[in-house]
Amino acid sequence: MKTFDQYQNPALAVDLVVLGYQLGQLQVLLLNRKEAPFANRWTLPGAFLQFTETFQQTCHRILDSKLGMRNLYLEQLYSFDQPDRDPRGRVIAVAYYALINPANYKTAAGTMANDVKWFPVHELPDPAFDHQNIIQTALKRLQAKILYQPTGFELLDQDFTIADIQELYECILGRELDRRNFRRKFLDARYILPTGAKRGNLKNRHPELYRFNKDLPLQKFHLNIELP
Amino acid sequence: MKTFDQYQNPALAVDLVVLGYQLGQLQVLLLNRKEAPFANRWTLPGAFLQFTETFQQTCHRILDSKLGMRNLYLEQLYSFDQPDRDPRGRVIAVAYYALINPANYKTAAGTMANDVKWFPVHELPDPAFDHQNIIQTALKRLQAKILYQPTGFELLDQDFTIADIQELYECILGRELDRRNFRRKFLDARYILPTGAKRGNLKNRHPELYRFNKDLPLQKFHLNIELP
DNA sequence: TCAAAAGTGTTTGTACTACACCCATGC
DNA sequence: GCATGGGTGTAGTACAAACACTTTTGA
Repeated sequence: MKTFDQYQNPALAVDLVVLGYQLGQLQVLLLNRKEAPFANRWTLPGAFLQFTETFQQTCHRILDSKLGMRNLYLEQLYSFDQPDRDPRGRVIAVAYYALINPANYKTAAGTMANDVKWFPVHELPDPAFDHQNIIQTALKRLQAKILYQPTGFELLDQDFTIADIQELYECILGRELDRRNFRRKFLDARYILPTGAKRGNLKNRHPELYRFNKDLPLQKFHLNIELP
Repeated sequence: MKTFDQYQNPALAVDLVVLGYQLGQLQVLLLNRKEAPFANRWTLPGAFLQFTETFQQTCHRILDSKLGMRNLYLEQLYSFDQPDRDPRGRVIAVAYYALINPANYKTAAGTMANDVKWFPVHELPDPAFDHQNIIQTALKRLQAKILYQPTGFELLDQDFTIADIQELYECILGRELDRRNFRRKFLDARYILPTGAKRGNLKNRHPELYRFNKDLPLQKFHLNIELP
């Protein structure tokens, strides 16, 4: 009896949408591809699934070896199956997305500056394969998720001001929010807790620093915001 | 140069969670498995992805050939990757779920009554493989989706009463809802439209029949319900 | 003392909750 | 007329939206 893996199975790739927040913009990490097809085009970091690996293990292999990143927030996004999505043959892509704070991984984008680069999500350089599509899927997922789950703290420093997190939300949702209502919402829900410290060295009033409330009992949190 | 499909790739199966609403209960369609492993156990309908197929095409092949069903609501659910999920070898499962009205497909469960059977989702017969896990994932997805999207009409007859749809929602969400508030919510949102007809042959007042509003302009619909 | 951003409070509208009552139908 | 479920209305409450003023800081 033949084992399954001797049949003609599609190749299985894991592609990663690494999202980071930097300079007031949401950014995606792309690699400059060296080989054909799509040589010199930008692509999502990815790898073929090894026979005994789980998807998450493949993700960590990619992140660790190519980007020197560990312990990221990872979530399965979607599986992409268009038969012609890779000109080399049939390749199924299982996409994951990761949220990171680029400040913690300066080396990654620094040492390999020509090959690895952050791009603002609204100024992408026409990525190879169907990666544009994958990135857009990730953005929609993040938009939806941020409304009902404590997401996005992975994108910020551990201590942050309310203005910081509001900017992040406005950037992801693509619309402006009322400063005072935003503050009330996050504090009332005990979504964030004051650290007692303040951010100094500013020419105006020093804002309080907050931290994500890790002991938040239940997901009572829900932002009732209409997307534009 | 080797083509990708000559490497050792995991097998890729598509598994389907077919959900139907019947007798006031949400039900899953399972097949009785004939071969080892798990002979005589119940499983989700599934098939291996053929080399040139899309996932959806595989879904339709399964539905049409095994169950005689067409034109269903289909949505990708999740991809399952545990290396030991199939004792025969490495098999990745891409799960989809379908919503159907069993009344339209009586033949499917009728002619093959011993092999194909509906099970209420809360009285499942310990399915084979990791299919219990897949089914639970589908239920959670449906619960989440029904709160913010016009879902679930696939599960009902074209014309239905408000009591019908409320029962469905209560069944899926696992909690009771106020009859009068439910009515108002659905009518105000223009989520459903009156047909003008009424359901007769009842020993009490004849309820009005409604139909899903296919021209619903935007997804303003959102049920703000806490799950139990 | 001025600009700039942080912090605080109030008012209004909307939408969900929790109710009680009447209406149509078959027996 | 009576039981059974369908249809309608209303008061209370919670939360989001809109908006104005005061406070702190560095220059």
